[in-house]
Amino acid sequence: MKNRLVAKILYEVAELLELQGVQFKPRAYRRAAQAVESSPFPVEDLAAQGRLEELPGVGASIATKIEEIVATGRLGYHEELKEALPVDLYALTRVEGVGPKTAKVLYETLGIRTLDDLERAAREGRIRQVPGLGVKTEERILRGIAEAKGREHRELLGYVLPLARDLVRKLASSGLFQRLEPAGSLRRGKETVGDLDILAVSDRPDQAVAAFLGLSEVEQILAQGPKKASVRLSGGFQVDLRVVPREAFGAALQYFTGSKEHNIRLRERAVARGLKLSEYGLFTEHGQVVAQATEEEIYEALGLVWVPPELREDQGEIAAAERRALPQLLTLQEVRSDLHVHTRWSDGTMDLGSLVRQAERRGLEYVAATDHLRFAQAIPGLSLDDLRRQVDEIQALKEGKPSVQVLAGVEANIGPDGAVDVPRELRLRLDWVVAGVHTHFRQGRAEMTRRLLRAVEEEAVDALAHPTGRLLGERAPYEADWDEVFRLAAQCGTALEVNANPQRLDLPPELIRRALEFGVKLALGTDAHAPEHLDFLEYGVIAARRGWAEAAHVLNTLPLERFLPARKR
DNA sequence: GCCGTTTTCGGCCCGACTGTTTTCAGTCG
Repeated sequence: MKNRLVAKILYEVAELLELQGVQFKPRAYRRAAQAVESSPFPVEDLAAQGRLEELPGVGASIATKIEEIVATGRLGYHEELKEALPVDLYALTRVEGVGPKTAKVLYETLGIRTLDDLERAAREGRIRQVPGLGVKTEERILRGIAEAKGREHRELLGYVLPLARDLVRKLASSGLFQRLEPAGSLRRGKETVGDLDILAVSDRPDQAVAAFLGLSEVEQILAQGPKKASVRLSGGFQVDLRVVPREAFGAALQYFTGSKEHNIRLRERAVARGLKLSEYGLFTEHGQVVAQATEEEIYEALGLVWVPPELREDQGEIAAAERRALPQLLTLQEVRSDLHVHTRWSDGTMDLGSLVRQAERRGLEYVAATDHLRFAQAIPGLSLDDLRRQVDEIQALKEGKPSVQVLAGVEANIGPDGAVDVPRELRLRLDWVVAGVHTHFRQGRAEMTRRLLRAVEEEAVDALAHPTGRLLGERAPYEADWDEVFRLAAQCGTALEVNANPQRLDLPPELIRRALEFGVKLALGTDAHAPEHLDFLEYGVIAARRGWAEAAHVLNTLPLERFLPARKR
């Protein structure tokens, strides 16, 4: 997968062009870079298939350049541009406060080419001597470097969402707020969140900000003013509170929810209609308010239906909103079961009785016990005999007409060659079989694809568990030809799991959307190992929503009597 | 360089903050 490399070079071309004062091209290159970066498909595949121009913002010229990078790892045009400014612009401009113009001045006056050069110059007090820069800038650069080094520090949705709810609850209890709403990437349901933006309306802004700064979780106050305060919590996570005018709350919520790309499209749309959109509202060119109180009004005034935050990524949602063809996104209430749960029979903490109670408490109608076999010495798991005994126990449980039905299931392991470790005769006795890759992650793309295809095709393998194997912040997804996997899965009726564990969220949303295009069915499961993990279902729903999923795409929105015949067999 | 309910040519997103300035460029979100 060369997407990162291509994106990096295109970004740098954008910066270099910007430096030369070239108009508009930087934006074009940046947009193309973003498209490449966020595409789930390897650029080398798109190049081989002649489909590069399907990426938004990529035209004939940039497509040719991408092909060159894919083929040679370099771009002649990029290198020509670099001769004028032979510095590591990509790294330098990632430092907060350093943009292309500053980087150029630093190179011309101090010969700074790399991040190390920059750090040395800042430490030695040479930056303050550059005309136009000063002591403050030098300090900011030093802080920025420290920051850049420890960056990529994003927290999991599963950490930030409960945190945000807790903070909002505490602030609300002060009685100082009329409204409190988390915005930003959290509201969009991104799998990881860099910082938290909370929007507020208060008729006593000073006291409201003071209440925020006084929260017990606050470790350090980074900035404070009448409208905005920033803090770092113990644990290092940054939270901003913005007090916004009541009458413009909708405009502020829209603006601060983003994404940046989605908002740019909206503002372009406003301009096309002779209007102007900002965080204060939608205005005529004479400054008259067209819409500002609610998001719905703003979208409507732009000829769109309201777009759910999870879709606001500039991935076609605006065109769909214009045609009034947005999906009816899945909701948590529509999900009737959890299709991936571990019990004491393997490495979980729940016995079947407590699993039933936990599921009932959450309003589920059925739940699948999917323990795994003892495939690795280190991990507790079932023997085949254990599994047969568990099936018997679940059968006995079913006869007692429990409030929540338990499905006899298993999480089978997919071996390096694609063979599944639970024999076919036993799988056929089970209600629900998920199969996943747990070892040999580093196979090449072709081998991994063959392996997954074989498992997908197996009889009585109902779903592919955590299909890409990614662990957010720890392990990249393994590579496979997902189009091939989805095509076969749709054909065989094998579902793809949306594993709701916040560290996995796998399938990832981009691939969920792709899978749905092939007609693949989804199966939500939490991979719970303890009672509280059943709450993860909400994260799976959010991921599915980001993948444009509707209830009809998800097997476990069906009542049990319709779910059973909807399985592969 | 890209793209199309304003267009195959002529457009291309907005506001605030910061630091270093005597009036604004650069950067950020």
